[in-house]
Amino acid sequence: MLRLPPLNALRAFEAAGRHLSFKQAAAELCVTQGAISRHILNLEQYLGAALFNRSHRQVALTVEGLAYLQETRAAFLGISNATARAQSKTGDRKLRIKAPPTCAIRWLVPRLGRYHALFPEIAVQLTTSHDALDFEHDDVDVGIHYGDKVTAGWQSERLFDEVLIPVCSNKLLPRNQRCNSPREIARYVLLHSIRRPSDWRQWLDAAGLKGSRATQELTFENSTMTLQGAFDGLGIAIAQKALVAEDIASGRITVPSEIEVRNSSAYYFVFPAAREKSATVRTFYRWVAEEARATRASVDAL
Amino acid sequence: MLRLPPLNALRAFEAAGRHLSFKQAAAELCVTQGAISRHILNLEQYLGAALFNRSHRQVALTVEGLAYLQETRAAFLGISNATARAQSKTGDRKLRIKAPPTCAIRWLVPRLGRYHALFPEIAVQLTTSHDALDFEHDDVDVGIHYGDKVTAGWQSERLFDEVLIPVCSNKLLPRNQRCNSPREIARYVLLHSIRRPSDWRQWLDAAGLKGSRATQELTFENSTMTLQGAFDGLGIAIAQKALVAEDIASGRITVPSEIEVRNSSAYYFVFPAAREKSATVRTFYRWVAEEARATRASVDAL
DNA sequence: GCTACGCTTGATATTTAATCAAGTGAAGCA
DNA sequence: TGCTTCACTTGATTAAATATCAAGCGTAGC
Repeated sequence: MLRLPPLNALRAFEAAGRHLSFKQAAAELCVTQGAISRHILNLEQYLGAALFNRSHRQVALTVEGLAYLQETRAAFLGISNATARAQSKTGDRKLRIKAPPTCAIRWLVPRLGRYHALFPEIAVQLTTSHDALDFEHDDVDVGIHYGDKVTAGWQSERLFDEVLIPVCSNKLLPRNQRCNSPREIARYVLLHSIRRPSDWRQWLDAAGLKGSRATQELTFENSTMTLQGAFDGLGIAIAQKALVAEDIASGRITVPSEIEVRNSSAYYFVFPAAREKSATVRTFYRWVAEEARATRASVDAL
Repeated sequence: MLRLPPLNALRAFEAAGRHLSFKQAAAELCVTQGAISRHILNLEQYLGAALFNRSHRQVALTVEGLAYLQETRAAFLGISNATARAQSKTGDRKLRIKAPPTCAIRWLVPRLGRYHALFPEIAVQLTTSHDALDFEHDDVDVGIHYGDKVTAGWQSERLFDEVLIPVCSNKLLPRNQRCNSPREIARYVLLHSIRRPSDWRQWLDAAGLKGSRATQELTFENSTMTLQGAFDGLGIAIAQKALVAEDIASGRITVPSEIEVRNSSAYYFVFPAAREKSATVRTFYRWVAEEARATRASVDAL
């Protein structure tokens, strides 16, 4: 029978010792710095020995603290490796993602490289489909769901709201130049997607052009192709702001009007609540939530 | 930054894997077996891999479980050793105990050998004194307190109540032979301790001999000497049942009357609440509580 | 002298873990 | 065949451990 110290306190100590800062350790472990302070106090009381010398605005390891840290880290490293091996054997070191095509291509794929760099041991498999997610039958771990509500029994994280804006190539309209009125926009070729036939209608309605029709229209198989058409200068497409935020920011594409339409739909990262505890799912969850936060920030900055 | 599994679940797994029984692991960790079951389920979900094969009334490690257990144990062993070293350096690997003399000599000392065998790395230092405990000034870690209440700010565990019974040598009265009446007892030489002048009075009162005086009396410096006098056949002493339970059970000493006096005093194991988290104190606490439980059981069995 | 910034700490809230008790299923026995 | 027993599971609840919030503290640096 082993006698072990409080293990969560030990993990806090390991992080604090590595950073030599309670604050940074707290950030790493996603808690407040007070929590770290308490953990370490607790461990010190357990040991009956000081681990840190506290001085103004910084902490330093004591001699005992340093020795303890090194031994502790070795042990945690062993646990970490063992855990990785146990997962990779029969465990879930692969992550199957299902997402709507446009969201996948324009948002997820450009970011997945970063994810893979962070977690190279996890094999990602991405499927795109417009069909509703069904974890019972789909053989999929997590998904991106588009809509205004989420099925009960799913864990979900709202990634970004649907905000429709018109976009077009710089060839069509010089960068940063706005059309004077929505009516002017309607005189261009309007690019549609079969999948989303009402987007332009929604935008035109919101722009005060209820019932009006575009002069010329061009319809594509899907939103990706529609956007590509806009990039190529064929006309003005209606796009989801979050999915073109970077193209706008970098100037690759122009927004000819400031009118935006926000509706109740949004993209959600979802997975079955039963898989909540899976390390792979949790890791991806945290990563995707952070990426979405960054995207929302850049959308807001436009 | 290390990614670690739920560490408390891991500890439960280590114990369960070692015992190959959730029930025994639960006993070792002082929790119910349901708690172990949940911990292991949690860990399995985290890993996405089964660690145990559950079959009827027994669990067996899976291949992955066995590998994981071995690596995990190595890491825990490292932590355990590191912790022991950290404690022994500047830490509290010594335990200073203060206890009333009779309790120390007759109860604690005979058991301390067992404690030392269990925890050889802890240096025990025992002081005996009738004075009230004072952790502020005494330079003592834990103590045994005699009385009917405990100072605020102390953590305490009641060891055993004070129950006064007469005892004498087999020479004086053959084993298991009772006196017919308390009055008969009062005709023997009654052995007193200066420290506890009212013990006999209490007992005689309770025996219905209010106001009566003993024929002959002998007074000793302290209870230990008084008891020794009884062992030697000098007369009948009044003793605390818990402190002579083993002598009675083994027949070394005789109880000449069934009349017992129970008062509100008791022996308490105490220590400053602030030291609650010290590993050394906690370990001793658990040990002493268990020993007292055994003593109470043997007292009750008399 | 003032501000800023990490750590500490008391009160409180939240989350996690434990308990309790009922349920399950198979071995062992009548 | 049917009953009992025993170890594990599981849903509901309780208890304990952790985290948060916000105020406090102390000094380096302005």
